[in-house]
Amino acid sequence: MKTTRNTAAKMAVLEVFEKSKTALSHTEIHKQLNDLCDRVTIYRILDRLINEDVIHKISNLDGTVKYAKCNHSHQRVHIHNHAHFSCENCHEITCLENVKPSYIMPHNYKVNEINFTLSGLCPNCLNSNI
Amino acid sequence: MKTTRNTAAKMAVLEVFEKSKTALSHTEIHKQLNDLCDRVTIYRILDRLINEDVIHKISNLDGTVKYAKCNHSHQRVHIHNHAHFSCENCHEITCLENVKPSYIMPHNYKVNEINFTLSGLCPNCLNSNI
DNA sequence: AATTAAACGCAACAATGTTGCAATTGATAA
DNA sequence: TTATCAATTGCAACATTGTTGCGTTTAATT
Ligand SMILES: [Mn+2]
Ligand SMILES: [Mn+2]
Ligand SMILES: [Zn+2]
Ligand SMILES: [Zn+2]
Repeated sequence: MKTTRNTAAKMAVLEVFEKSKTALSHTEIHKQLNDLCDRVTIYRILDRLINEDVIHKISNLDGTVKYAKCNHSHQRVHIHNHAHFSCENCHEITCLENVKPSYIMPHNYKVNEINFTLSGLCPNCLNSNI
Repeated sequence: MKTTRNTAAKMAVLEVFEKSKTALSHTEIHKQLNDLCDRVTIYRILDRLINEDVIHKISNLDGTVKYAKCNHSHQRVHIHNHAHFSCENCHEITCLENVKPSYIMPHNYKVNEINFTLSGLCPNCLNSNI
């Protein structure tokens, strides 16, 4: 039984997530932490937070990877079955907690995880009418 | 109006796609071509084929990127709204042309593209019961 | 305060993708 | 068929992202 520690770096990363309304990439987190810790440490913290079900990973069509806080009430086992929206203009990625895809799978597959990402224009960029 | 050319390398890449039942990564394609062309060339061919709507790109949760042939009857504009399945065991990625998610979006978003990837165990790996 | 496994920093590495530029080549028209 | 020329390629160089090994530091428990 591995115990997990609340280190300074981990707390700082969590605070960055708290402050952010959108999902964050490793690089964005690193910049915000302003050399509080090594970039390798951030990768390791993100891994741990994912295992602890505190954040989830979002993989985007353009290849970028971001992370966002889970805001279910900390149930242990859960699937992140909500959609994510990736704006092609401002490149912000937001969780759409209320958008959940329904679909019918062939019966001979076992689904463990789903990744549903939509891209296009977010409300902000849609208004400012490029 | 840019014209597009059917070069030897492009034809070879297309043939690799024809032969494959599953989606392919850049690296897998490069290996199958056996140094017929430079790896940069393959990236550029893939870009062109995507623009021509001949193949589509699949971005997986684990960060890997694969490509698969489009098998709609070459309509010009279309959305790849079918699901993709990524096996956690054999790492094969297949298009599930018949699985299309239905979902309800808030009205203030403009959706241009969707990426719906499921992961778990494919029929093969589910049977051989690891 | 001593203990000790978890976490860290650092350096080195691997994988993936991009860019600039000179050389080559497919498609078209003469 | 041959000349033309933009599309395509190869190559080298670079950027970004993520991983690994290992010696050192540190959070949490006794
Ligand atoms: Mn989310
Ligand atoms: Mn597909
Ligand atoms: Zn936007
Ligand atoms: Zn499988």
